[in-house]
Amino acid sequence: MPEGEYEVELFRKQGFTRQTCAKCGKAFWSIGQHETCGEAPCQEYDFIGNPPFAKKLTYRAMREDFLSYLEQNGHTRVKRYPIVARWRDDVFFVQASVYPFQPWVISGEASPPANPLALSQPCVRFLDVDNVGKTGQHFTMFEMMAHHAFNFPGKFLYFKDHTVELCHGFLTERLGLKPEVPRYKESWWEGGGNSGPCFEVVFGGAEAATLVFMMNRDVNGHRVPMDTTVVDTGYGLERLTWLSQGTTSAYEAVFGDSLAYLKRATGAKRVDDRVLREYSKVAGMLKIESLADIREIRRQTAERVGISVDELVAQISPLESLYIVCDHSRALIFILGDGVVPSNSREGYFARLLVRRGLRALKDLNITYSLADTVSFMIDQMREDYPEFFFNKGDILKLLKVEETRYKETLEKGRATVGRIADELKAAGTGFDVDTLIQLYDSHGLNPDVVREFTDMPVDIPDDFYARVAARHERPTGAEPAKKFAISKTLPPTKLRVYEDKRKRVFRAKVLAVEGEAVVLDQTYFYPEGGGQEADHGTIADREVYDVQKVGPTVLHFVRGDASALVGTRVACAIDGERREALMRNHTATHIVLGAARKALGNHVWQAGAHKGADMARLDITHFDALSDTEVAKIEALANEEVLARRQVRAKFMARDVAERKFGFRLYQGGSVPGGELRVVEIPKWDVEACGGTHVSRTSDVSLIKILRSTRIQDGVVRLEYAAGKGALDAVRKQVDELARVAEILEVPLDHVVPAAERMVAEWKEYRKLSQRATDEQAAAKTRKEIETAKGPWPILRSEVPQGVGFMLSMSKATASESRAVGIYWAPSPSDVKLVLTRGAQVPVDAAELVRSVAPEFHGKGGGKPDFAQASFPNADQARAAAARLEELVRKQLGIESG
RNA sequence: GGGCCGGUAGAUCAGCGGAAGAUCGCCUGCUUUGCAAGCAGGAAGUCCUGGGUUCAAAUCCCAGCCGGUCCA
Repeated sequence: MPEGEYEVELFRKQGFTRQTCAKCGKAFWSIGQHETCGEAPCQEYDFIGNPPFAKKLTYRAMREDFLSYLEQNGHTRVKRYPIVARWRDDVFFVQASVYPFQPWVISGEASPPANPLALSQPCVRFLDVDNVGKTGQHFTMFEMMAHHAFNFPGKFLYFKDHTVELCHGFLTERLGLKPEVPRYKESWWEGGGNSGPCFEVVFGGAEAATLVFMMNRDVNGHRVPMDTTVVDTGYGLERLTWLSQGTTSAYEAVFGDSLAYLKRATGAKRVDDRVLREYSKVAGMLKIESLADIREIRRQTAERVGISVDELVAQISPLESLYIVCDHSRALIFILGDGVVPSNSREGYFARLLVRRGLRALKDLNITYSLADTVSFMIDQMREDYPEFFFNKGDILKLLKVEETRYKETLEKGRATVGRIADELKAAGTGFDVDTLIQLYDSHGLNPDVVREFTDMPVDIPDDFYARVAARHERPTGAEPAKKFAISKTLPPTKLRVYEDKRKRVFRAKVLAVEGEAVVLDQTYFYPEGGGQEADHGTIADREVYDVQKVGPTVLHFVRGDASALVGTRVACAIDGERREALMRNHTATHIVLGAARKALGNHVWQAGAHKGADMARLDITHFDALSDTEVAKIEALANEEVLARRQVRAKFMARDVAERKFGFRLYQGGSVPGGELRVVEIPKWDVEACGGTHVSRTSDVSLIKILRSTRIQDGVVRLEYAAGKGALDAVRKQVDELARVAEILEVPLDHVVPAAERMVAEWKEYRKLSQRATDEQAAAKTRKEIETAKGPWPILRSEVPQGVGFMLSMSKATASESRAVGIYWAPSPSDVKLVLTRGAQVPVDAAELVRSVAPEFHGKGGGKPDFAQASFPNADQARAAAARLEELVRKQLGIESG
């Protein structure tokens, strides 16, 4: 980069000089003269106990100071965006203040809500989750304050010069930082396919802000200038608050009240500030990537303070747990409050992770508060800034409590599992090896620390434990799924007129191209599959249309047979009206059901997927448990009330920013929607969604919604299947018919089906039991009698058992219970004839060996245990002969003459 | 979305090719004037479902359903 790239107006005007860090050699600008760039590890934190600002500000005051300063300087204050990035499908969470504007605003397709704008955007990052609480400065959730300017072509606002001026002004005029203190480090930023120069704003040893000037776009590895350049700043609210207060750690500055609340319950001993101060300083100097790094911080801190590492750990570890509880609780408020249901997949997993880590930290503190208590306290504290969480507190706490209970159950099961495994290992004379620990963690969610708690056996945990777990998951990635349609040439675009007139069923159009079975028209009223709604069917020039797909700007109508003759002609097109109306009813029903589910279950209900067919539709919603019959019934009842209320269903196109402002982010139910314009489908006071589907005009047009089934398709997601209109009637009809058939089979009137079925199953079980008992008793009696009549020291019984295999097995059991008896029985089975050779405990004969050797002579096969062997033969003659042969051999082995 | 683990008595689980077991709980009796007590006896199972392999499947294979867990 040329040097001039970074020389902004302010630097020239106020006499900044470009200097070079004596340690890292990086270039920076400052009014004052500095030896280093001012950032760790080139310089240690020097603000702890010695804040560089003229005033101490609370977290709230710092945010307000920043936003009001920018408001006074021509920026519009903008409400925060949700922390869950539902308008994007490439990330789960917002990780920086610019995320809300990617990609649609930055690409120039959508307008920003204001320009320039200022906001304080809640963000969450999980990369450093292991360091939270341990380094004095890492958070999973934080607020990134920012001012953004979007310089659209022909509408330039400001770029480098004014950005630096604003930053410097805020720091010096508002916060009272001495002008010679901050250093503006030259740097380069890249991310999300964009890049540009940036300044890192450094003082006190820490980086407080980053000023990015987004100006390039990556196109096939080449850097090309963007049409819209973007000022992307980021001021760490937590960091600035910490700098302003100069406390021993960022947590003390940010979580003051919550920490006090928790400390009351712990009675934790006060830790020497000097220890904490040095700890934060050392931590600030090091790059922390593994457990070993944490150990290094502790070693160095202990050395500085002059105490042993053990002593240090004993002092600070309760505090670390407190910090973790605070951080994770706050992150959970945002994640759960913005509608993430904890689960084992996708974004839900991060919520689960935080709950479990938070609970573990709480457990280490040994206090009676639950995570829900802490969260509840914090929500109250945050009420002024985040009233939405206060009003949604019940739902947030419910999610938390469910998750807490789940974890307790997992742990209880884990305790038993560890106990069992420990017993086995003890018996085998070995200890917990790494493979066992990995297995316990990976499959049962028990990390090695927990295992150690559950057993008194030694548990060695290698430093790279989690890396080894990760290695277990490494697999070659599968092939990309094949594209649905291979288009050999670029096809002409189609004018899609579905939205202009949803009643249109017959129209004429010109055939522009035909490729295989796909017909391209100049215009169409056919609805192409999309938004979970199936495509319209119908005819084009009397050829059956069985599918319609949109590929880019082109709509492909798939017809049966060769349509190539149609190219260039005008054709008559007709849409299957009945199917279309069924699809419209089911689609509107989907919106109604979603609203009903949210009402019945809570605000955490979001659409996780949907499919609308002609006969039925299904909707996947986020929820923490399977639905009870009562809950399903409630959703169905609410949905049908809405149907009966004859509410209007409005659909209109709106600018993205206007729609977001008017309806909020509930719009994005079906996932991300591309482009700057959204089609918004609204059922007033019930449901609003960005949706491209076809809908009926009034809720009453769906006529009836019947929920057919609900299944929990994965942790945190419930699938509802239902039908509307005629489909609902058909479904109900089918159920009634089936019930009638059941009644017929049971030979009872329709209203007696339930008790009759109950009685029949109960009786069947009873009969089965009685019959088994009777068989056993009869067989035993018969066997006893035969043994009595049999002569000799080794009574040998040999007989065909016409009663069948079951009876034969009962006899065998009875025979084997006589210690000197031998039984040879055969009985017919449906496919062949089974034979059993069994004996009492004292008979010195190997039944299995005998059967194995004899059976093949008679076209049979078999085997078994020494005291019980089975075989089967093609027919009774073979079995009889085999039995005779077996008796002969048994007599021989027992030394008895053949009788 | 992917990996791993699992589904057997009311609960927790063992068995892992030769007709189904343990512990707790439950019932009955005895013992003991009582509390998560002792002894004896008993009831309780479509071994998740469906296919396959095998003379023989709870057990092995395949598919599905259900649950748990780790990772993205």
